[in-house]
Amino acid sequence: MARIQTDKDISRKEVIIKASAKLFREKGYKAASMRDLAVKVGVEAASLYNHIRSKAELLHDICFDVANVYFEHMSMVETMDAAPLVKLEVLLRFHIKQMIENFEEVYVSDREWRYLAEPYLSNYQNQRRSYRKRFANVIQQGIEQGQISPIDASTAVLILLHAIGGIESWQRSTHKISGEELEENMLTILIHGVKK
Amino acid sequence: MARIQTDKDISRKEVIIKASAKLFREKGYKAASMRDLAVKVGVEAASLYNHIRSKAELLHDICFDVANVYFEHMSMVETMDAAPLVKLEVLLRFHIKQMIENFEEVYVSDREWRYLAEPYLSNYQNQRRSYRKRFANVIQQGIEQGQISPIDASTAVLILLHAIGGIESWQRSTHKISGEELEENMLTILIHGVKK
DNA sequence: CCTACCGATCGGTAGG
DNA sequence: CCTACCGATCGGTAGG
Repeated sequence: MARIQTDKDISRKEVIIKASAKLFREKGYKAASMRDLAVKVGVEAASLYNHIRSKAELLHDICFDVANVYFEHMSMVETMDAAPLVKLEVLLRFHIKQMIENFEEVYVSDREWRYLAEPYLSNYQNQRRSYRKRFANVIQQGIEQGQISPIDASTAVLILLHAIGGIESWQRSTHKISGEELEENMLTILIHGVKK
Repeated sequence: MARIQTDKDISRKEVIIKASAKLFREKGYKAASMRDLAVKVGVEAASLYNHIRSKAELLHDICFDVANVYFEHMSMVETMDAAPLVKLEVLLRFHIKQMIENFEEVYVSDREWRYLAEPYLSNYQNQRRSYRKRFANVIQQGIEQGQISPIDASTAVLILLHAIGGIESWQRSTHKISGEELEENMLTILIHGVKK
């Protein structure tokens, strides 16, 4: 039966996507079943399909929504009139903040994207590569301007982005230090590791 | 039918474990099927069960073998007659080397351990916590001796261990720089990030 | 080590 | 939004 997409559908869909992000984070995409999700949302499994097309669509929406947020932020940073080292700090603070405030979605987009179906998988991988290239360019400019140590920029990107993934362990722990403290500690360690 | 465990069984089992590590890394534990594994090993799925007890056992063996290697190394480092900063460097070089030389197993133990069944899951989590505590102690000693910046030691551990996970992206890429270069680059970035 | 097969669970659909 | 259900696939076993 054809359905008109109403406002209520949209908000209901958003609730389902949000719940799926939490579920995929907790159990992993493959191990999470639509019946698990239905319990979380409070309906029967079959009812979910009045709002979404498939399980794959949920993962797709999570991953590309997150990717878009990072891409837009990167474009903003690139047009900033600031030194590369400042830009790097802005990028790192943004990553840390996203990982703290938007944990479920960021975590899923980071660890479960490999279960995307083609052609989205290739698309996502390309976006990922492109983002890292632009991130490395900022570092490379910092090296050329003598603000950053002469390291391999690509390696630095790998280290920095993965290091931020460490927030996952903090999120799951008893939060012995606050988010602000965490951010400052991480920045101190990471920035002073690349600053000359 | 009862079977005597012969040398041939053991080596056959090791082949299966090795193949499963590669498979679990490529597809993820849940998405990898025993039929996938059988194809890799070159037998029918049912035949695998003459050598192993279950899929869960494979993951268990991979995770705990890796954990034991790290634990033994940590014990060795703790008895070293060296400055904390030197110990930290030894620990980091070991992690980097393991990630390069023993990639499939280390990656699986790092990313797929959550699919362990109880009571092994709790056991593994405890070992993990214990290892990180001992790692943090080395950093804390370095702080107290004035060799390492006054950062939160637990946060530093999270960053360092996760940063090394970045080697995964290097492993899957076209290896633009060598393993030695990667190791030196990572160490430069990480150590200089915690060195006062 | 293989053939044959089982019960459980999966994502998803039909129809109301 | 629910009941009822489907075909596919899963981990694993029996028996030879």
